[in-house]
Amino acid sequence: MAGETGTAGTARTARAGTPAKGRALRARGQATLARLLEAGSDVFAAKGFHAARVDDVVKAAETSHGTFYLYFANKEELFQALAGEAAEELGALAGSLGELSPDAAGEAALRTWIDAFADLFERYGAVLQAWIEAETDEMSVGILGTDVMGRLAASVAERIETSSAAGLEPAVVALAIVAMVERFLYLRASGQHRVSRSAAVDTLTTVTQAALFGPT
Amino acid sequence: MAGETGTAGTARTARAGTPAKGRALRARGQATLARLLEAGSDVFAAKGFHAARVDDVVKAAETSHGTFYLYFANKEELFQALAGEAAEELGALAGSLGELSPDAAGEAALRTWIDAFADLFERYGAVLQAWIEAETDEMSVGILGTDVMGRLAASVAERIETSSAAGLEPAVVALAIVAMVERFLYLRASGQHRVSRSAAVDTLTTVTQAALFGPT
Amino acid sequence: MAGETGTAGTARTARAGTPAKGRALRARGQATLARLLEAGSDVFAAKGFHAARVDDVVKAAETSHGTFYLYFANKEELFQALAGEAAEELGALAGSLGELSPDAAGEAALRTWIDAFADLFERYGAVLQAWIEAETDEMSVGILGTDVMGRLAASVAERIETSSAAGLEPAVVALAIVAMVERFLYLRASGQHRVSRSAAVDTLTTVTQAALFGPT
Amino acid sequence: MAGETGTAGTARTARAGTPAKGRALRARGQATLARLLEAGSDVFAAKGFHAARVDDVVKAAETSHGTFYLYFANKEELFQALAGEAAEELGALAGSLGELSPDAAGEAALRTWIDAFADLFERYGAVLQAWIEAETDEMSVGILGTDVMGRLAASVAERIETSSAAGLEPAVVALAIVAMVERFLYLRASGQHRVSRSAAVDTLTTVTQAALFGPT
DNA sequence: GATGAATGAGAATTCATTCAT
DNA sequence: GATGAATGAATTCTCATTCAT
Repeated sequence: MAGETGTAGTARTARAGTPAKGRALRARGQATLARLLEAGSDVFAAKGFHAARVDDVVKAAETSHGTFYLYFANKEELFQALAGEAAEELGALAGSLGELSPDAAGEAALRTWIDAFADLFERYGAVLQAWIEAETDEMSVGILGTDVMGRLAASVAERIETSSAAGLEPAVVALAIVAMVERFLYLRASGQHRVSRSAAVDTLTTVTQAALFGPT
Repeated sequence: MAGETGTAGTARTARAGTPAKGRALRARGQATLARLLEAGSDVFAAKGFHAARVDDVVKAAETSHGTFYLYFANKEELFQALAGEAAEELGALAGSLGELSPDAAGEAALRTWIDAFADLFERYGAVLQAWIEAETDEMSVGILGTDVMGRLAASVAERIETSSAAGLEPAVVALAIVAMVERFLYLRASGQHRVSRSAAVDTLTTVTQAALFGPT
Repeated sequence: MAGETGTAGTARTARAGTPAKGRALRARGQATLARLLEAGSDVFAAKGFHAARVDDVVKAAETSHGTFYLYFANKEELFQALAGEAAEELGALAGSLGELSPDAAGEAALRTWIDAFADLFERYGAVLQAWIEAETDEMSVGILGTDVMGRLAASVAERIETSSAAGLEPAVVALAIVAMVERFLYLRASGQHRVSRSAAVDTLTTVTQAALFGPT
Repeated sequence: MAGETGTAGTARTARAGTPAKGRALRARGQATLARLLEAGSDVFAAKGFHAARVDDVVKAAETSHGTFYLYFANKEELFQALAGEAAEELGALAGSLGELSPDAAGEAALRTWIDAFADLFERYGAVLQAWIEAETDEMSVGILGTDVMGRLAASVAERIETSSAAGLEPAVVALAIVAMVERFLYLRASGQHRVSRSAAVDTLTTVTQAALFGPT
């Protein structure tokens, strides 16, 4: 996925990789690590966390098993490296929501945010999907916390505190909104429905705006 | 065990099990089958399809591996049996949505439907999650295959055909709504947020109504 | 080894095995477990702990890898089961030393004890060797404690408290004696010297007796 | 690092290293080789031959895998280099035992020898242990091969030929003595008991003297 | 002389499924 | 109808050794 969607120009920089023992990497190592991250992203996307085989990753990265374990202690660690990248971006996303309001400016701010969300999903959809899958069980997706959605929702909640509808808890409304956006984009990323990106953003924006302030 | 916890009073009847070879079951067999289904539901809920081990199921059902394969040809078949139950209920749910309208009657219909959804989620959320997860990869969950959310969305789409906002595709709007409801209920079911059931239903109803017809 | 040296009639009873999850074993399981313990003993004897392969054990026991892990979580656990047996016997040995004295009765008691020690080495030499090897590193030979020698030495120390030579600490003398006996028997068991069992027992007895009370 | 700890003042001279291909070494090379030998000694001491990883050695020596193989063809060769050092000293020790006799002069000679043994053990105990362990299996430690203890015992045997007690084989008695001394010193070196060096030497001397000639 | 990186054969472990009683 | 036991193919992981700079 990441490799195919130049949408945001983020050539995998490898900064997120945790080279097994914190050694500093030279050019060659950097490249290998980047290839592994790339491959991991692709494979997790295609098969999900559990079904993904280290062997798949290794083949996709055109390297050997031994090399894999030079960079990651195990499959989970590779996953966490990727999830870490995604978590960071998600954090940034949480902070980037502008002022919401019934007027065109408010709607534009909302659309921009949703667009960024869609962007993120295009780059990390792979990982996010797997993350959601992995979330189910014991696997401690670590510090990232179960609560990425929670943080996003909180940031949205702040923005609707004032504007909100009919005596509902802003926090709960925000959660509903975030749930909708996230799930909709997820279903799209996992190929469970085929809506064009622009239609997706349009719909989510309009529906959300309507939910908050009534239809325009 | 879901059946015993009274969450929704549906003692697992075992009617969905496909006893391998179509044997007719006596009381003892019925009970064993029911225990396996229960156990399966619990385990899939806790770990997801891939991470679930036959061994987990067997232990939870307090029976043996040998017995498991007396009732199901393989892990997937157990899953399908469960998904089958859920699918039926889902079908019923899809058909139960009343007339949507901006007035109180419409809102009441919506609320009833969302309430039923919440109900279903309390009983089958586990399986639904696993189902959605499973759809990621090759395992097409057999005949059930076609996307869970899609079917629900379609039924919603029918109801908003007339009412919908600003030149958006009803199908897409419906999908967004369904995504919101499902994900919100999931987050609740999985304990990732603590909103009372009534608050959840209230919020989802109000937000949806607003999304469709503007705030009341 | 154990299997070949019927010297003490201890057909492996399997009581020491820790069937992976503490399940009770039927006849067949008992037999398999016994075979695995037997095989483990042989293989550890022949190759030492580190060089021993689970595959070797499995082949020697004429069973499959899967089966091995049904009974033991890993190689180490098999080893510990065996070491446990040995530790028990070693404990018994510590308690069995009779009254030491310069006369024939004392020497007879000493000889009996050394003979029992040699016996033990013949049955558990395999494990004891591996144990000594394993002792080196991190592997927690667990509760058995590093201090088997210490316990043996203590029991000897008690017996020479009164009889001891020239102002030396009985505890230290005892340790020297135990060190001699153990190491001598170890070298014999590991094939590093070829002294007949009776010559070994004679020599150790005479030397010890002389060390304690002067030559007869 | 043993060389630096001053335990016995023998700064590792690197003369024992077999720089692969027989290259002549300049200062830098000498230093690296010395570090590798030190590290090897430490690691073999801590883990034994089998459990020792080249990686451990390389890390302890603060150098790289590549460098390791510049100096040694493989792990075994490093071990042999170390065993070679020990073997030389062992040879010297074997030759240094004076005349044994029941009188004070004989006891003094014995004490001197045991003291030298303790010395050697302080410097090479690690390697000796690993050597003895290694002899268990196929790896015949190359040319050194033939049993460590055996050689020492032989030299002791020579000295007691005349003096020995009650019709025992001098060779076997000698082996018992050597086994005692070695094992006792090992237990001390490995921290499994805390006897001061002088107490250790005193005890071993007295006990041995008594074993050979009766208590004084 | 040194080193970071790569390799791949070998060993350990898991788990769905089958078998014998 | 039930179950304890066995199986082995598939997977993960390790580590001595080689390579390229």
